[in-house]
Amino acid sequence: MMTPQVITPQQMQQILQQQVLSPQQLQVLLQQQQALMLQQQQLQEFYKKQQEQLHLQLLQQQQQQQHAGSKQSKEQVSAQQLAFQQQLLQVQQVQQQHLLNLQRQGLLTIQPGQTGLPLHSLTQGMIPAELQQLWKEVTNAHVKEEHNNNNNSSSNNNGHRGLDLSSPATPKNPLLNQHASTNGQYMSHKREGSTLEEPSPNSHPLYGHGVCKWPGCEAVFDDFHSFLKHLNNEHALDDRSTAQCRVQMQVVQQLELQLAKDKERLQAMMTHLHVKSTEPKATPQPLNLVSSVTLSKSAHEASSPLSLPQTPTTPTTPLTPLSQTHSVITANSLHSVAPRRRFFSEKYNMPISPDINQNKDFYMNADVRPPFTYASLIRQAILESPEKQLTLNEIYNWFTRMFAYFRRNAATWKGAIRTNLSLHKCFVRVEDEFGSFWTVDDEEFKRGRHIQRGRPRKYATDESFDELLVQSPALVKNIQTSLGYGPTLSAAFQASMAENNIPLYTTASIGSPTLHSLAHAIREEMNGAMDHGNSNGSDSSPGRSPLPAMHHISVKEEPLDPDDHEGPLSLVTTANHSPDFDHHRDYDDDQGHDDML
DNA sequence: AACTTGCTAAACATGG
DNA sequence: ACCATGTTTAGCAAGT
Repeated sequence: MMTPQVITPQQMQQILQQQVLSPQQLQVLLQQQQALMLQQQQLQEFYKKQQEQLHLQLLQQQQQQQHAGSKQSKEQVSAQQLAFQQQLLQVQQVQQQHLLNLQRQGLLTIQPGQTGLPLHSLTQGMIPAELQQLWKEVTNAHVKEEHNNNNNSSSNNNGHRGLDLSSPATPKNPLLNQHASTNGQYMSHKREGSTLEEPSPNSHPLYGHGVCKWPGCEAVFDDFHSFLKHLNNEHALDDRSTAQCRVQMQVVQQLELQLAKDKERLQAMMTHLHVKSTEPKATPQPLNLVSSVTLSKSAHEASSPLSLPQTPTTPTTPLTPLSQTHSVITANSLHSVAPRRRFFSEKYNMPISPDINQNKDFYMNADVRPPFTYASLIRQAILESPEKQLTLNEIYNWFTRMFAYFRRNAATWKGAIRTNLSLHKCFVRVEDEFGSFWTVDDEEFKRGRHIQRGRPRKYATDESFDELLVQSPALVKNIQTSLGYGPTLSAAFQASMAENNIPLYTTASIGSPTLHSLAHAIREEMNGAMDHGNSNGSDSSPGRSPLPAMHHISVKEEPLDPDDHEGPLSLVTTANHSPDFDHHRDYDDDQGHDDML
């Protein structure tokens, strides 16, 4: 009732699952974030009180029992008390983590003057009709701008462009900028609406201590205006910002879920211990913010070390408004929903690295499913490794190390990893004398294709010969490097092989006659395989070593389908496959080609 | 509605 | 026989 625009978990989920947020949704999100801020403060205070109260009650209980002379139960109570305190601690940690995260992401700045604000005044001021209109305009500008980008430079470096905040990818669109100045400047627009949420004309939630607090930015500015300029230029409404926003949403939501879980547990414990809960259940009492002193103090402390390189660790105690969602969210909803949901980063696979890194700490500690596909994560794991290669077990370990979520249900996600490794073209297994490891073909990863089995799909494209090669994934999917190459070399070779599937053009292969001849051998082998017809059902046995003398490149199977591209593969095609052509033709182009044939 | 994609489970093979 | 590793298939859900 007092937070009419708080969206339900389902709605949230829906939004989260969408690939791109609409500006309206973003707006709602922003509003919600603001509301969160306040409610967090309130709830934090409440928790503090509650904690003290619980302590008192527990002490009383203990004393009573002591009076009764029951020594056993005294021990019991102590243990219970301990567990209870731990639980409280846990809840607090979740809260702290939440606030920390928000602050690190630059999405939460608790201004001392804000703490006492009534919620509605803030939220009301956020949604004037004109703002809606502005959003629309911004959206239009955004669409145009996006269009332009797609037309020219999207193919260049796009793999790392995505969220590379350090790169000055300035959208030079006057129209956009013009409107963007309203985009980031919601506060100046609603000046007459409410003065409260705008303590000073030169403040912005994303601006603190001369630093831009946009996630991962931390650019320093002398004055507020240059910051605003920066904000509008660098963090305008574009794909990147949207993606970051989505991640942040996810983070917030999962934290909320986590907190809900812990609160539930706490409630159960309290019930069990016969402690009367003072927690507001259905109707959360707007707590008076007597304690805003503490809070603003901690907030102040927290915001100052923002210039620290990575993760400010100042603990503060946020809370999320669970009151509205409480009834819907159950303890298991987090895990029952998550596995089925679609990971939204899959569309642009590559920008996950910055996202992962930004939220590393979070995912390491919070039992939250990372919003990335298995393929993305596996790739990340492999690419993070010094040699760009990992054994299966090392991949497992990376998952468990990096994500608290993957410390459970091992059978499930391990199986998923194996399936993904097998299924994705981009993952290439390499064998050496010590065993086998996996590498990533990043180009193929960007293509995002699966190995085709059974009825091949339509994409025997003209895109290149490599497509044909990889139509029979095994041709490059399994390579034995039992020759003298070190793992690095073999990985480099592997990568180059996989990169175009034709090693002629990769830097690794150029100037490497050995690899060159190796590639040649592969092609010969391929033709041989073609001559034998397709795999005739029975998969080829691994023992069959097709390149005996040469380099132990084993082709495990040839799901090459005659339907797809009959006729022997001409290596002339290979020659036509120029590196320029291949140069990061990404999605749009790719799909275009795919649809062609 | 058809197709694609990602996740999951399961069956199966292989090698240690 | 058991386990780890891989491969393959099928079914489901969700997105295009």
